[in-house]
Amino acid sequence: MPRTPTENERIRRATTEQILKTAMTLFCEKGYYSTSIDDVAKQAQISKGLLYHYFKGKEDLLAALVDLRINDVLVVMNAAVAKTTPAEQIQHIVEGALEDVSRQPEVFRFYLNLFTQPRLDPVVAKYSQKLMDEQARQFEIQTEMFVRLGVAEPRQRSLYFSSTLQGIMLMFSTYPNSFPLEKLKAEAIAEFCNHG
Amino acid sequence: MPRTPTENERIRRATTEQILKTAMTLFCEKGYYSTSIDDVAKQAQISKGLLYHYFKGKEDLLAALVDLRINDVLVVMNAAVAKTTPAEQIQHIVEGALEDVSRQPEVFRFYLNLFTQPRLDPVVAKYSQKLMDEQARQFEIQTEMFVRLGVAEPRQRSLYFSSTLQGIMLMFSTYPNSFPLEKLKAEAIAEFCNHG
Amino acid sequence: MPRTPTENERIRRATTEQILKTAMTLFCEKGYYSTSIDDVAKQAQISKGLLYHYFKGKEDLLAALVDLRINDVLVVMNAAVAKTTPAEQIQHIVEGALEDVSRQPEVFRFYLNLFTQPRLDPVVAKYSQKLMDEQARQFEIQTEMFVRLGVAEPRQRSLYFSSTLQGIMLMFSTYPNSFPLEKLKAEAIAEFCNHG
Amino acid sequence: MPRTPTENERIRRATTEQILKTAMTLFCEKGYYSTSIDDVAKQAQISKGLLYHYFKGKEDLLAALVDLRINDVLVVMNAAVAKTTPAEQIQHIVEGALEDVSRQPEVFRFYLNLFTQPRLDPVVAKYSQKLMDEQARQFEIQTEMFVRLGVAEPRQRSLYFSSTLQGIMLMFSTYPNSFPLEKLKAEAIAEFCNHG
DNA sequence: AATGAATGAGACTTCATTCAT
DNA sequence: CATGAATGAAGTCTCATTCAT
Repeated sequence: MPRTPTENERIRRATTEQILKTAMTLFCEKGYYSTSIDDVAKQAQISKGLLYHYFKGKEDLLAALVDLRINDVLVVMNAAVAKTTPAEQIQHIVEGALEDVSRQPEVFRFYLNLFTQPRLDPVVAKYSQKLMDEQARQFEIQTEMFVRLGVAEPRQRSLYFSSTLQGIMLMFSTYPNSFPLEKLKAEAIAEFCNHG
Repeated sequence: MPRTPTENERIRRATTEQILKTAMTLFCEKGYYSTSIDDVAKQAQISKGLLYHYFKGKEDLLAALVDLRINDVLVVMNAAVAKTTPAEQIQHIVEGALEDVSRQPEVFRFYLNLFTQPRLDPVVAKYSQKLMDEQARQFEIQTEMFVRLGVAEPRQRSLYFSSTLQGIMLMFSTYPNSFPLEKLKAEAIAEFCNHG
Repeated sequence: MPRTPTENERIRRATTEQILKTAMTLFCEKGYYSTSIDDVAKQAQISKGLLYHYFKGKEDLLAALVDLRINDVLVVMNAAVAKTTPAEQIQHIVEGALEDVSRQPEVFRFYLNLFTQPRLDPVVAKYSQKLMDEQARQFEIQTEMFVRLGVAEPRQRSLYFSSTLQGIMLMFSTYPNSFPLEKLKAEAIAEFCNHG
Repeated sequence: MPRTPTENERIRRATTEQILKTAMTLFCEKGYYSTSIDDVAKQAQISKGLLYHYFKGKEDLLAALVDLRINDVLVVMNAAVAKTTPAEQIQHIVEGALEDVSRQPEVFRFYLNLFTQPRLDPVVAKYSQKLMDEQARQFEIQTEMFVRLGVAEPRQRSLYFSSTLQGIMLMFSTYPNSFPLEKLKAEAIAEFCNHG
């Protein structure tokens, strides 16, 4: 007797999630190239065939993870936009981003690694590009906040802000054990969220 | 009559350099994993066998490049240390680092990519670690500069400085065409090189 | 619907056996080093990938064959031990061993070749050692038979017996066409199976 | 100023011998296939080019060693033939052969290994065959000794004798440390050198 | 006589992907 | 939905041999 459609749907969702979670873990641990499809299937406790039933291939796995990442970042940005004053908005960006990286430094590290992938890598480059494009899009929104904040050169200030924030995230994800994240967060907020 | 040792030495040097240069170019373009030994040999216009005559393997190629990189960074730091006032020292770090990245953004990007490699990648991790260790060593020297500068919390300030600098380099190497490097350099110098 | 476990087991067994049989044949014909994995796969009519699915590598193939060999020899020895009188036991060793070599002289020759492999061969030595260890173990059992037979110096006699038997096998496998195996078998039995 | 022809001749001889000695050592230690030309040249402290100046290739090295071996065995046989009674002749074969193997068990082991090489090994087989042919030739001479000794079936007896002798050598070279060579030598002489 | 840089064929192995069931 | 046997392209590396000097 066949399973009900609802039951099937539930199984599908659970399996997909299980695969993605495993892939994320392994990619973070060993990197995209050093993780084999076999590794993912074994760790996810499913057969290789089933993995290919859910994803077109290894690359498709990466694509799905990148989409998830883009969505995560988007959520932070949307919440920031919803704030009323530009100072609060920028503060929320800082806090959201740093909270994210502090929860899972290896995950951030993995996406940063993807982000810095050489431009011609035949497989990975397009996802790297996708991340960059999304970041560029969000940068425009962020610059608008600095405009509203009334700084002299908002675009340049926005860039400087992004650089500092990215730099903090980079360094924290590199030395997660000894990095005083809270203190630097305070320092960044103090520097960028006030004006006049 | 065999070639003279001097002549052999000359040949060895030239070939080694040719190989390393080619490897660097290809790794920057396509990434370590997507570049094959065959690619390197072909592009360097030598046989695969000769490449293995000079380097133990693909990994050894990477090791040699990492050593070169570490040396490059060291040169900047040593020049900075030679300056007399701490303000000049820090300024030299900013200028040296940014000059370096602006000359060859893809090279910096490649090393940053290596730097952010997952910790368990069976091949690449150890070179990633080597870069991190060297950076940590230099960080101590830099912190001493902030001590001499007389800032309140020198270690934290040094970290914040590194974060900003790394962030600028990261963003510039990501968007080399539109990034106003000179302006952000000025902004960073203004922020970190004065006190009182 | 996936294949049943039983069906898979059947397929695995058949393929494994096919591979081992082919490897044995080729190793006997051309030797371990002159037989390539490609040769084995082609002759076994499977892909190289499948071969690696079943065996970890070329060396693993050799290991499996050595284990089979050790088992074969063990069977003869166990049957010998089961006999009641020591004379019958020794006779059974002679007959078992010679029957084995006469059926497949090249196989015996191959194992003898392995057996005489230089001690430091980086790959083959360990299997050579394994064969030697097993032979030493069986030698002890055989010596016990000569003790029961009541000869003066049983250990020495057992060694002399082994030497003669091994020598006959060596020579037969070298000149299988002209060697009067039956007659020498009779001569050996006459010499070693009586006493008093 | 060029070297004198005599001087050159001396150098040539010394170098050739050095190469052969090194090759023999390495082949015995690691086997023919696991020894590279590079190994031989390095150990012999000459350049690869020079090695190829003296020998056509790796195979030629093996050929030279096999010729040396054949000559060694021939010397023993000729000395045996020079004895007056057949019993003395056979005794000399036993003593000569066992003295040889006891002096350099690994060398004997190496030739035995060559001797048992599969018939179709594309490189090694022809030298294996050469050794076998020479052994067959000498077997005829030895059989004549048993004829003169007056045994019933001289050819069969000669074969049985060879088997025993080869077997002792095989076992001794396998367990050189614990094998009571002298005692088995005595046992063999007692068995084969008397008749009447 | 002597060197060692250079070559290239071919070996072993991995792994993303497909397919029969 | 699910399995794992099977494929083959591509990668890393070794090594006998040649060649310019």
